This record gives sequence, structure tokens and C-alpha cells, in this order.
Amino acid sequence: MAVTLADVAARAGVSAATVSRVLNGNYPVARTTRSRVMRAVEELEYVVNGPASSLAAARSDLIGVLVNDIADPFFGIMASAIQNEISPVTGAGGGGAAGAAASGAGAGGAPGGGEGAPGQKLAVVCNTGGVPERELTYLTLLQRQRAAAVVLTGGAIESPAHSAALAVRLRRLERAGARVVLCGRPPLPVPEPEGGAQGAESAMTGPDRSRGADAEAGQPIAVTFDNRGGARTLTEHLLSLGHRRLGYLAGPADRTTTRHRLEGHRAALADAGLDATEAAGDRLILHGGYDRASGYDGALELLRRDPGVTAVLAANDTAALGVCAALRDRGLRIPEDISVTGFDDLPFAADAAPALTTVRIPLHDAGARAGRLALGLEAPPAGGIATIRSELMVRASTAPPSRRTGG
Amino acid sequence: MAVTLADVAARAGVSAATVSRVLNGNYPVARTTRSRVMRAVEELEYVVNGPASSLAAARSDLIGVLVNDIADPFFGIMASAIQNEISPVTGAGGGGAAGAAASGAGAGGAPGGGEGAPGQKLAVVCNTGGVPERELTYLTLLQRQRAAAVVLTGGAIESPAHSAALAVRLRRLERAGARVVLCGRPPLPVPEPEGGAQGAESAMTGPDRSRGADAEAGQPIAVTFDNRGGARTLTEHLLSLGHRRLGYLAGPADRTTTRHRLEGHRAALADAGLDATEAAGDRLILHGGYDRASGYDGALELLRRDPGVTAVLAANDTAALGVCAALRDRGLRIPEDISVTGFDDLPFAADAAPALTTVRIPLHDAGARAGRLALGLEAPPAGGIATIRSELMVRASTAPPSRRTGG
DNA sequence: CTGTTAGCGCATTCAT
DNA sequence: ATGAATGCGCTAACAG
Repeated sequence: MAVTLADVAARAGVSAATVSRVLNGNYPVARTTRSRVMRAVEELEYVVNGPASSLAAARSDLIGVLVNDIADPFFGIMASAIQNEISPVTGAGGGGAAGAAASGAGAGGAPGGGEGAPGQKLAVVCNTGGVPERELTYLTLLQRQRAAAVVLTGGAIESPAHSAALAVRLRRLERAGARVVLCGRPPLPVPEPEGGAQGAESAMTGPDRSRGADAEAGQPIAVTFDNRGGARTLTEHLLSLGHRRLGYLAGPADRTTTRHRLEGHRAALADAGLDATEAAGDRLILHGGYDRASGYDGALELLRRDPGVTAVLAANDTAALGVCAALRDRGLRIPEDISVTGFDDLPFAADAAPALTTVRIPLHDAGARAGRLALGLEAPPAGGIATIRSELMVRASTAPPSRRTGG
Repeated sequence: MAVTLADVAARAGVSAATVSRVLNGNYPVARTTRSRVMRAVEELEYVVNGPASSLAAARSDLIGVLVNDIADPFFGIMASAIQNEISPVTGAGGGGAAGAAASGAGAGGAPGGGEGAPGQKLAVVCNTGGVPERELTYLTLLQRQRAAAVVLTGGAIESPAHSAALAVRLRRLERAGARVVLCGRPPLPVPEPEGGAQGAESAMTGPDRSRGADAEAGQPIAVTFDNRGGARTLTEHLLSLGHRRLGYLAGPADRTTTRHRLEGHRAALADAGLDATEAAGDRLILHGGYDRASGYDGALELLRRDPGVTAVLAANDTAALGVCAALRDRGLRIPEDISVTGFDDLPFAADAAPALTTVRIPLHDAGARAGRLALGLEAPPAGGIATIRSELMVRASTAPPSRRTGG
């Protein structure tokens, strides 16, 4: 049915091996032979059989990228950056497709065989929807494809059971020769001896970086975000403006991103001597989602619990948009009556009205770095962990609290 | 090195063929044998070798999704919807990953072989960046992977050369048994006898749907957007408010999406008897990109050309955000001084301040439909073309023109 | 530099 | 219901 290497070989009057060598360009071949082969390839419109090639070579050119939700720019930007590293625009030329196309009408088609330079990698983007099972399923599916690398983006789910299952999959992938890179996700938790899982969050006191020193071999490479530091800076910013009644909309409780940001927030409060208001403070910490609706609902609930809040820290920029909408619907002005902050600095944050004060996470840079690490183009950072710095972006949505509620 | 079917077979005391049959579940196998095999699979942590399987079966479970830019929600939403159809959450269960995970600590790992139900499809998202060559390259790469289906999203580039090259690739893919689906992109232009390519746009008079009747066999299935109708409705909305000096920021000139929206705009103007202002009107039509910066720059240029414009139609919502920013920077109020419209109704449109009047394109529905068509789960629409209706969303960014500039 | 020879791991006949 | 045998299309030694 389809054209095979053998067909090309016959047509060019050479052996299949030679054709393979020409196509892969990893072996010396005589000029004349090469051109003869290329001509046969074009005339026959030959396209390599990827599966067969992968089977024989025992490697594939697929790279898996796991995201929570590709429709969310937070993940979209990272995925895009990863992709760009995997197959940069400059490398697209190949057979000079445009030129071939122009003459395509004649011979009935542009050559297709030469395109896709040897070793062209393909990104497989997998939408987990934040569902643990799907994460595991996709990992298995990727191993089944013998993926050359896997990049896991975004925060991890903090369940001992899931972490264990995840660790097993990742170890298995690495054993199979796949490179594993985490992007925006902390290194895997070191499996604890047994028990003591539930209390982990409240027991968290010092920075958990303490165990980062003895980075286990076998731990995947990680490009992590400084969620803790970012949140801390954000809260400090509000405190320095004079705010004391801060509402905090945290994300889902079982996510590392959520926990880290919350820890940063609490640390800043503690430093300001506001730990005394702990009881009252926790009343102003609500868990929800990272979506707009959670921001909207959360803001209303916060207002109900304490009409005197002067600032609301949203879980991220998307939720912040919801917060703003809710406040507007309540007739409150931002930032005159109440300040609002986001997190991530997605493109729309600067265009919101008022422009959102937020913490910038260089998602593109992080993704690009992760992509390069996945391809092995860049040496892993010392200790296997690279932390991307975040940056406070002060814009129009924050201001000193008004007298209305001051104190 | 890796565990193979034969290893499992040996362990279970059966033949490789039997193991294959158990795993694929497409053939009767005795209950006891099956469980024996499954146990061996789990004990050995066997994971099918995808490439080998694809080679032998002559089919793969990869589905290609081409997008311009996965970081853009316009594409992200479609990609997400397509993905969800390809591997729905409900179908993720497979080997009961959650349960396995919970017990994973014990035997040193959850079973991995059974996961990913037979026939689990994987989406390969390819970022073309709007570059024609990359589109072709990816198509070839996907054919090389023997993709089961390919979905091309978003508007097409209108270059005869590229269209021809594209047609060749798609035909080739279809010949190879891949299903090809267009999503948000009109059917391929029928190759013209020769020449007359440049004049095509200006020669466009009647609706080009006229040739839709004789839908060629071999034309890919298409889920198209009603860009023309949407733009027309939008312009009519502004006209009905009393606007007469409309600035139009069109997207890149060589894109079908751009052309169709522009045609709708012009049609509405013509219907209102404004064709007389043709000369002046074209002065107020600028081509740019679909990004924010283009909106910003375009708005400033529009203002320079005619300080009396009372409304600006942006190429899409993203560009509209840029327009709003530019107008604000100029000290103009929206909509009091000037009205602004977007296109697409991306999630942030409703949260912009003021909320954006725009045209809603049900991207999620379109993507879902395209996904089902790609999987062959849904019968192709009559004529092979399904047009998704768009809907005018009137919000706060449009209002009657102020007296300042009225008339 | 090029041809020959073996598999790669699995699905699928055909027998039984 | 199961086993044995064959080949999918390609790459990678190994010779020459």
C-alpha cells in the first residue's frame, strides 16, 4: 500500500540501508548516491514510517508535556515555550516547502520525504484537567510511546498516595531512558517512613527547602517557581501600604502551589507581628479554585465574614478578575475602597481596569528552560533544582486603605 | 532491557499471542488465562511498546492538532475541547489508577500495563506560529507518525502556493487513512485553472458559499465559523447606535479569518448605503495582527487619520484590549467618547472594563465537534461543512456616539 | 562508501 | 480457546 524504504531503494538502485543513511544523515554517503536517493524519495513521495523507525532504533521523537488545562494561559504559555525549544522556527526549513509548493502543481505534489529534519521532535500535550488519575494514565501512555522526555507543568497534587504512584511512574520512565523535567512544580516529596501524612501541612514550620540539599539522584530535574517568596512580597506590599485586614483567597487545598503561596502570605503576616490575629486571620483565608468563579464567590464570602477587609489577595490573576467583578457588583471601588492583587501576571493582568498589582512569574522563560533541559541541550542546574525568581508588579489595583475602614 | 510481551508470556505460561489478545481485549480469552496474564503484566510492570504495536497493526493512536499559538486562549480553548473528546475523563479509569496508587506503596509500584485502555488516543499539539512552512512540516511529521487523524484549527493562510502545498499534504494524509478535520477554517480553496490568484480577493462579490454545493469528495470535513456574519452583525450594531465613522482594525491580510470578517464589515456598510464613503472608509481600515500591540498601535493610527472616529472594531478581543489601552492613554473614555468592539468573546472579554461588546464564537463546542469528527464518533455534516453560528454580545464598550463627534 | 544480515516487539494469520 | 509462525518497515552491526 504505502511506499516503503525498499521501494525507494529499488527506484534509486541502491540498498535500503543506503536510503536509511541518506535520510538520517548520520553516515557518510557519496554525493551522487545521495542525490539519486533524494530524487527517488521525491518522486515516490516517500514519508518515513515513524513507528517502524522508532521500533528499530529503540527511541522515539515524542516529548510529552503534561498540563492541567491547556485553555488556561498559565499553562498555554509554558507549553508554547516548551514547544518552541523542541522545534524552533529556524529549523523548519527542511525541504524548502514554499518553493516546492510553488512548483507543486506540475509534478502533482511537493516532496515530502526530506521534510522534518532527522530527529525532529514532536510535543504531545496532555491535558490532565488536574485529575490525578489522568496524570498517571498519561504518564503510562507516554511511556508506552517510548517518549524521549516528559515535562510536567504546574503545581502538584499533595496526596501521599498520588505522590507515590507518580514517583513510580516517573522512575519507570527514567529507567526507560526518558528525561523527566518538572516545570513550576517542586521536586517530588521524599516518601516518608509511614503515616504522618495528614498533619504535614500544619506541621510545616521552617522552609521545606531544608531537604533540598541532599537531592537524591533519580530525582527529576525541576524548574520551580518561587511561589512562597512571591506571595510574601505581595503581602508585604499590602502591609506597607497600611493594610491590616487582608482577605486571602487560596487555591485548592491539596496543591503545592496553593500551599507555598499561603505559607508566604502567613510568613509575611507573622513578620509584621500579625500572628496574634491568627484566629481572625484564618477566618479571612478561604480555599477555592484558580478560576474566575472562585474569585467572584470568594470575594463575596470574604465581605460577608468581614465587611471591613481592605484588601483581597486572589489565588491568581484569573481569580482576581472574579474578585474585581464581585467588588464592582457590590459598588466598591478598586483600589479606593478595597485593594486587590493577583498572581502570575498573565497578559491580561496589565490590561485589567484597574491594572492588576500582581507577582510576575516568567512562565515563558521557565518553559523554555524546561524544554531545553528535556532535550538535554542544557546542563541540569546544581542540585537538579532551578528556582525561577518572581517579581512584584505594582500597578493600579492597590493603594493605601481608605479611612472608611482604616484600622 | 525492557520487559516485552514474550517475558509476560513466559511468566504467565502462555504464548505471546495470548498475551496480546488479553491486552487488546478484541478476542475471546478464557477467564483464568486472562487473570493469569494480567497478574504477570502487573508483576513485571509491563508497558506495551507503542511503536512496535503501531508497526504491526499499521495504525497509531496519535491525533495531530495544529494550532497557530497554543498560548492564545482562542486556540487553547479549541485544543482543550478537542483533547477532551479524544480522551474523556470518564474513560481515563482503565486500570483503576487511583486504587492502584493507594496500594502502590506495598508492592513497590502500581500496575502500569493495563492502564490506558486499548485504543487510548493521544493528542499531539503542534504550534505552527502561523508560519506556513511549519504547518507543512508538522503535517509531514504527523504523517510520518501515521497519525490516525489531524485537526487543523484557526484561519488559513491565503497564498495559492501554500494552499496547493497544503492540499497535497492533506490528500496524502487522507490516502494514508488519516481523518482530516478543519476547525475554524474554511474548506480548501478549489485549485484554479491557472493564474488569477491575486485578483481573487477584489473579485469576490457574491457569497463564496456558492461553490459549497458541489463539495468535492476528498475535501476534508470542516467545522467553520461564521466570521462574515459575525462581523456584519457587529457593524450593524454600531450603525444602529448611530455611528458613521467606523475605524476597522483588520488582522493580517493573508488570512481567511481576516478576509471574511472584513467582508462582513463592508457588507454591512454597503447595506447602510455607506459605500459612497468607500474612499474615506478604506482610509479607516488598517491591517495588523491579532495581538494586543497591533490593537494599541492601530488605534493610535486610526485616531491620527481621523480624530473624529466614534467607534473602533478590533480584529479580535486581544487586539481590542490594546485599543482600549491606547484610547485610555489618549484620555478618551469608553464608550462615552468612543465605542470599541472585539471578536471571539474570549473569557476575559466579559471582565474587561468596560466589558467588551463582541461576537461570541463557541470555540469549545466547535473543538468538541471537531474532536468527535476526527475520531469518527460523529457522522460528517451534509456537504462536509458544518458552520458554527456566532452571536453578538452587547456589553458596555459600545454606546451611541457623543455629540462631540456626531455626524 | 555500500550491500547483507539480523533483529526490534508486536499483531495476526493459520493450525490445532 | 490457545500456540506457532510470519512479517510489519526500519536501523545497526558487520562485511566487503
